[in-house]
Amino acid sequence: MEDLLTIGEVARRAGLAASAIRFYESRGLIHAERTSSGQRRFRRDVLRRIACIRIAQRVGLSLEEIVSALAGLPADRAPSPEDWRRLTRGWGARIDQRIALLEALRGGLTSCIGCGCLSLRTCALSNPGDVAATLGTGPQYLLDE
Amino acid sequence: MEDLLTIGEVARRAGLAASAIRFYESRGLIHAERTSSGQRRFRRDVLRRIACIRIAQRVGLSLEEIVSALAGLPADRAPSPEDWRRLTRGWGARIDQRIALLEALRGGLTSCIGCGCLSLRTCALSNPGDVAATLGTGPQYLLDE
DNA sequence: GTAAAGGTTAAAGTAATGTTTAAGTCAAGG
DNA sequence: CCTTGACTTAAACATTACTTTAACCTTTAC
Repeated sequence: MEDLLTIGEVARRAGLAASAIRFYESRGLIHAERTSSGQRRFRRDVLRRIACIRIAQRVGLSLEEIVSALAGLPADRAPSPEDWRRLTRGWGARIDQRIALLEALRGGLTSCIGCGCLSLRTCALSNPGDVAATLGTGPQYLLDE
Repeated sequence: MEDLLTIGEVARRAGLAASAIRFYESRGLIHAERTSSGQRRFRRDVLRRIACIRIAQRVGLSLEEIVSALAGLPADRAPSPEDWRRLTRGWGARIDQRIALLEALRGGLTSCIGCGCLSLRTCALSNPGDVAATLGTGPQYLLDE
């Protein structure tokens, strides 16, 4: 057994389908060498890279964004801890941002639940004539990103 | 001007494209009456319904789930505050859940960032031989939902 | 009464993230 | 040798949430 992993091994160890691994390779997220007969062989550090990809997805990055992020890693050598660290720098802030958005949503929901109005700029209970129409942009305040 | 809105008015007031309004109608999320010539006319409370749909999306519900949720609203009369309130009950918990997931992710990230290991079951720095392989399920602990 | 703005439909297209299928190749065990 | 399991590819399909297109009809303003 070489130091290189087959796609099946990678799939099992990463908890993904082999098709996903191929897909990631096709999108440039991971790299594979080939045997003389054309089979993929992955270096061990691909596992960490995949773990990293899955986490990045949960952070909210698209695969395309992840490609760019991973571009900062060295292609030739296995990434060092510092490489990984640099990569994930900023992800915390991104998570915090998403949490903040959800908390704002939650707050709006809670404050509106008392009257059942759900997000109209001015509570509809106190705004039966739909005055918001004259305000321009409509019932959006809880919807803005 | 009737008490009913055209699709253009609804679109402008809801901040959506007319195509989205049509799409929502086709999926049973909203209802429209028709003029004798076949044009859609919407009751005013469709605006609140749409606001509600957009919020539900941000809560993380799929349109299909939203259809079921909205099924609890009366079809004949404009929903009462209590109707809306009943509808959104449970959404807060759902948001809290998502926040909790993100916070767990954030925590894992922070605790792992010190060594740059990123989610390997046992930090790879202290696990150079990839011992996790022998543990069965692979580098998943930060990835579980 | 005519032009512009706005409405109608069905069907196809888009984007993201993969999975499935079909048809075939390769390596190991009996 | 031959079967079995794992691998290969390109292309099609799946899902969600819409948008775009094409061809056509209605309403509104002048």
